[in-house]
Amino acid sequence: MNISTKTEYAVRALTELAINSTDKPVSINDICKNQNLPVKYIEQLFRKLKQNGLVKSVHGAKGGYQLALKIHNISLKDIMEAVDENYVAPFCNGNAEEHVHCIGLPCGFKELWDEINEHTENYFDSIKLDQIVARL
Amino acid sequence: MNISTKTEYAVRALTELAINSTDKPVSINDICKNQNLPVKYIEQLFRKLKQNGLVKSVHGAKGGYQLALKIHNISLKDIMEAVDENYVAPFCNGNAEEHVHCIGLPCGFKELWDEINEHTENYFDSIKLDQIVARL
DNA sequence: GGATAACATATTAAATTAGTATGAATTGGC
DNA sequence: GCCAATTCATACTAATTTAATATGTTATCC
Repeated sequence: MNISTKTEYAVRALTELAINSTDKPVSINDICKNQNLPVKYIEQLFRKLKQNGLVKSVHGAKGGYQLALKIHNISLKDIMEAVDENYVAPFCNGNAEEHVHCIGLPCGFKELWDEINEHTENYFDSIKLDQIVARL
Repeated sequence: MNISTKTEYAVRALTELAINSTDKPVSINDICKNQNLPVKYIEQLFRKLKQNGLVKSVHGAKGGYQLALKIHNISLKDIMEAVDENYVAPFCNGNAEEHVHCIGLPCGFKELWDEINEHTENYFDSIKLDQIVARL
């Protein structure tokens, strides 16, 4: 149970966008200089962030990225889901055929995993980018 | 961010101990038969659980494992910490020398990671084995 | 047209995961 | 005392994941 490097990097990088929230896009290069992050790796993360609608991009020279949403509408959960796909693990959906160790039906642990998933999702969704930025 | 197979297995296995909570120890073999788990892997997990004081063991024939604590005194956090060492990730302790990407001191993100760690620790510590068993 | 920067895909080295293999030490029952 | 059952201990392994790097293409500004 831990927060991945991907999530950490994405938070750091998006924070840069939030801080430089003028109308001009910020390039990956600038982001990585400020946060000391590997450029090519961050490029990959930003493509995922874009696919998930968290950022928008401007091509070509003087191009770069901008937040696609207001900073109070981007949660840590959003970021984790974007870069880290399936960030919580509901091992068992109650269906023995899809989970080797569940011999009987229904699986008695499903309720537990579901509850954990719901709790952690809600928690990470409650942490918004503006709060993160505010505490820097 | 997910719950590991180790934790899942440990929960399932400890649940078996909790259910068969007579004075007789339960063997790894029986546990694994009931929960359909890999014997040798569970052996390893139980050694860790023992090192962490969650279970006690009886050597030799008719031996096996028993819970070392009352089931309301064993939390999901205890289990995770035992089998999954460092189950939360405080990437940055505020010290740049120990975290490559923190250029400046103090690291502005430390507070965030600390808060997440504390929250998730408290949450998993609030889930006790008796509650898990009760809902099976 | 050249520099800048996003976009895309392939590769890679190291670490982690989820086991398996082998064997030693300990105990209960016959 | 021996045998089976069982914990205990360590080493190995195959597959996956992680955290990148490498190479190149496409789009845009000046």
